[in-house]
Amino acid sequence: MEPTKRPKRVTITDVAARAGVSTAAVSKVLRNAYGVSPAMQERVRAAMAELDYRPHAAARGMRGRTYTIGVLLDSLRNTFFADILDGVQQQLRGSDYTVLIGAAGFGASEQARTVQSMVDRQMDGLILIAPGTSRAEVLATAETVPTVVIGHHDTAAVHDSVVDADDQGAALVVDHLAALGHRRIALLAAPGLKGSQWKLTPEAVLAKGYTAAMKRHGLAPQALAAAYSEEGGYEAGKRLLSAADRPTAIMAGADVAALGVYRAAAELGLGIPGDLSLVGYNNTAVAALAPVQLTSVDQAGATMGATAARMLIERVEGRRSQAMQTAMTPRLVVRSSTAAPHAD
Amino acid sequence: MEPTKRPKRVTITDVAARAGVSTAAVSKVLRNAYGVSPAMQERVRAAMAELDYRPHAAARGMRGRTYTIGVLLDSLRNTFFADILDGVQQQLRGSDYTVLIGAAGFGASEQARTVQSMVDRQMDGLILIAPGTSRAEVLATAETVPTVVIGHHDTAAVHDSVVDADDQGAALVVDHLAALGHRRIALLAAPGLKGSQWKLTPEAVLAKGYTAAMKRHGLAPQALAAAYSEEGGYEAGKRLLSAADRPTAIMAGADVAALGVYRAAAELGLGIPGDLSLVGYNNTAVAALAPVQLTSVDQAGATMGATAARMLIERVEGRRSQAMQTAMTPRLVVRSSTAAPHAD
DNA sequence: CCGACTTTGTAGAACGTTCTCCACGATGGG
DNA sequence: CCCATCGTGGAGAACGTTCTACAAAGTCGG
Repeated sequence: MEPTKRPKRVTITDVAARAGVSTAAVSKVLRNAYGVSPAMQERVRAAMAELDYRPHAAARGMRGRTYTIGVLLDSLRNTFFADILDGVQQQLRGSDYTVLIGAAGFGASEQARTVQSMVDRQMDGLILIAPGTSRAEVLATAETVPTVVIGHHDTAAVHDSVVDADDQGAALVVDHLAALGHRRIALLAAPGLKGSQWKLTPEAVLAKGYTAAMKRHGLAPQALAAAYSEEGGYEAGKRLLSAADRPTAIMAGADVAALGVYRAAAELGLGIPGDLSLVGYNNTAVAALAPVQLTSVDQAGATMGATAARMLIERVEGRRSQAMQTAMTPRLVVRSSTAAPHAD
Repeated sequence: MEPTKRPKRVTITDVAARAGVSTAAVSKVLRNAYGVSPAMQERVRAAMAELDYRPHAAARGMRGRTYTIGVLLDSLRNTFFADILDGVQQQLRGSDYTVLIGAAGFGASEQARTVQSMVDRQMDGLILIAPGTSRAEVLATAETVPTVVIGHHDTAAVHDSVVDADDQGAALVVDHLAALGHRRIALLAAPGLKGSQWKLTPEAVLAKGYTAAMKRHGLAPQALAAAYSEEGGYEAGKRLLSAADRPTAIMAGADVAALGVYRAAAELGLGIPGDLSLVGYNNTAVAALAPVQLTSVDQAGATMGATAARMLIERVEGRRSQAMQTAMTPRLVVRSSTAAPHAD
């Protein structure tokens, strides 16, 4: 009749028939629930193996879990997220959970739509990496699904958080540059998310730490907004470096932005580190590349990811109900993009 | 407040009640199926808006589609995939489909598990980027779910393909280097996937094109296997450059591997492009960075992604049943990592 | 006006799980 | 022995959709 389009799936019913038990029994084995004798256990497992049975996650989602963890991020281009994700995957390896990633772009509404998609797909837990969605929306989501927020320092009773001590990171950089003899040290940080209600975004905390450290050294802070992209760094760098008394050192809140500054400096004929010391943030793989050699701040992305995953699973499996925050200590990685400034 | 944990969802039943119609009617409106009067259409839409209704994708999956497209890739670290994904997202913007990404790592079995996860989650279509899974498994999957394979040149009646003309890409590079006067031009390409049954992986086609071009120029080909990672490029580069008559130019099958070669050259005191010309592949964002300036081959990743998405949706929505292949023409982007070799 | 269509809307059966009850037999204390 | 308890397994109702039938109400040509 029909050209047999799609081969039909093996279902729990098939397994039950094969093992000569009820579907309820198979379900119990599947979830290793209480009330199953070892004998039946084994028979069912054998039947599942013979038929190459795999539970239909979509169907599971109708009643219980889908064994899916969603990770929201803005862009795949920031390889720091790859570090985080490695940690997540590693932590979840061997478990039954699958990680699916939504790359939503930088728009708040697109991110919100992506998060909703994940909720609609009945994901068991969400990891939101520095979400641009409004705080209210994140809180509403967290009310529905276990959620871990990475990046933002704002805490909430309803979701867990994993952050890096960005203020300490900024201090490390300022101390390093000040020790080299720099006095005009500028900061490029992402512009705030307007109206998003997040008070303590990574960039805000970074800026706070930077300002405090500068004051501690008796130096005048100079901060400029720059999108965390090559282009953003380039534009801000161009402005800073064309000014009358240009800084002798620039720290950027992301490696990729620092590399934009690099291009601006190159165009203006400024050598690095001769005429300008440059520091990035995140210590992504690019920073370590032979031709790049960018001094940066390591955030142990993999550890952050692993921690987030562990915390999330605790929540998903109901082993913890209190919210929790984890902070990582950053570490300065000095490479050859920083040096003492010219003698004035 | 009540201590009730999870607020219940708005379902199709709620909408039906609000609009004073049957759930079947609401479903029809949702799928804009045949047999709905404009009046009812409007009433239902109003009710959906009032209640802020969103269809439950997991439930949809039980019967029909989930409006989800899965993208399989090995690692987020290769930013070429970000280009592809941008294209996919852009093509699907405004549609009802959500894109979810599985980063499965390089292992064949892990990739297979990830693909199965996607099938189990009842995704409507899959885009597999240079899958390491065996060909047989991919064919089996494509039998069940509409699938587009990106990268591998092997065609099949059961899935669509989007490829880059890698042989042409290799020729572009060899021609460029030969024109500069190079005669010892080595190729670093990924090792084949053993036992995977793919005959025409991107790297195999690249190697073929390279060999043909070298012969055309009367030059002796010299190919070496190298994983497409910084480390892989470094190791292969070290070996090549320490040998007696080291090549004066190296082309790598991926930018990231070329950057590994860069490190090897730096360690051996070889300048680029003075002592060694270096060419990458994919023209990822790193290649264009100010301190990098790597000559590379552009593959129009975004276009590949957009094309793959368009082809996939045609299949998903049943507008096409014949398999289809699309090939892109690569373009050489010359930067400052290539120059004439030293006069011998 | 009458039958034959067409259009619009509904009832209700899937889909593949989970999970709450419930039944049944075996055990054991009194 | 009787009755409560326990351990094991099964029946069957959800879960939120889709979609096939089918009923009811027009519409229209003759």
